[in-house]
Amino acid sequence: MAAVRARGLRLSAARRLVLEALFAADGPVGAEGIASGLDGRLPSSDLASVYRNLETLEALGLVRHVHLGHGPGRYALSGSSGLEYVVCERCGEHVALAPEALDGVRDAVREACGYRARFSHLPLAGVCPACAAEED
Amino acid sequence: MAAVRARGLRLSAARRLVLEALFAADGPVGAEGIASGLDGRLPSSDLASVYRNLETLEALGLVRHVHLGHGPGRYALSGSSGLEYVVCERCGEHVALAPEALDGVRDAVREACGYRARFSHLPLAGVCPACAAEED
DNA sequence: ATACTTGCAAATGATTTGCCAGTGT
DNA sequence: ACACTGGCAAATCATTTGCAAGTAT
Repeated sequence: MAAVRARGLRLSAARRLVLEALFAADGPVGAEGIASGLDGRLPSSDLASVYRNLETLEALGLVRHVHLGHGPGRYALSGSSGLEYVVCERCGEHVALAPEALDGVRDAVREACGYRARFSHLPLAGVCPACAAEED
Repeated sequence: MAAVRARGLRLSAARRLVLEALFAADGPVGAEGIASGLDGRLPSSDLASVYRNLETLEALGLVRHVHLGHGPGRYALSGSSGLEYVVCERCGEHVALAPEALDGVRDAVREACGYRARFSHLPLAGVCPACAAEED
């Protein structure tokens, strides 16, 4: 929250609540989940304000959002983690990995088409081992 | 279109138009683009019917859709190509590649987390060489 | 003939915006 | 004080659904 003040933004109750929800969440959460106070565990707030604050915080680089398949976008603090995601398109489960875990993939991508791959906004999609076993 | 008949579906004008638009397009197109007849080059049709037909054709395995970043989904014939996509999250440009071109990436993904990677629905995201040069 | 399809309108889900009253600094 | 924010309602965008009329087979 010091970071919020440092950039000249006000630390209002609604803003603090967004930050607290993201901090308390165990993974990326939807705006609806934040507005509901993580389903009652925290005071709830207005959905439009949540979206506005997420936008603001994302512009400051404190928050990121990821699209884990269809459905609403999910938001997370970018500060500490910088995590990247992998989703299974069959069962929908996702795993969060430290960027280093995917450096081998990044190298392969660079070799294949020259891009610098990033999996924090659009996750790496595929079929998880469990689903792959069922498919065969 | 033979494939459509083969599965017991009727080949109506609206349905044919969706197929023709996808065939005439040079890449994945949005539903709006199909409904507008690729901006006038073909007769236009009703947006709701376009969505319904895309859904039907996708269920038959004739059509696929890909999410190239924010904005509406894009649809393409799956028949001939089976292409996979790579998008630049900075400039928005995308490239379509034959699956084999990304087999090295698939191997790296399997090694990193056991998943069977697929880039036809959620593209491989990153920063393209041109944007990477500008960033540095 | 009759089920599958369409076209139009209205509903939905996610997100954004307008506006004015409220509040952090 | 004053600009930055919040809350509420209404607007927007992409997509889906209800339903009566139309049509492919």
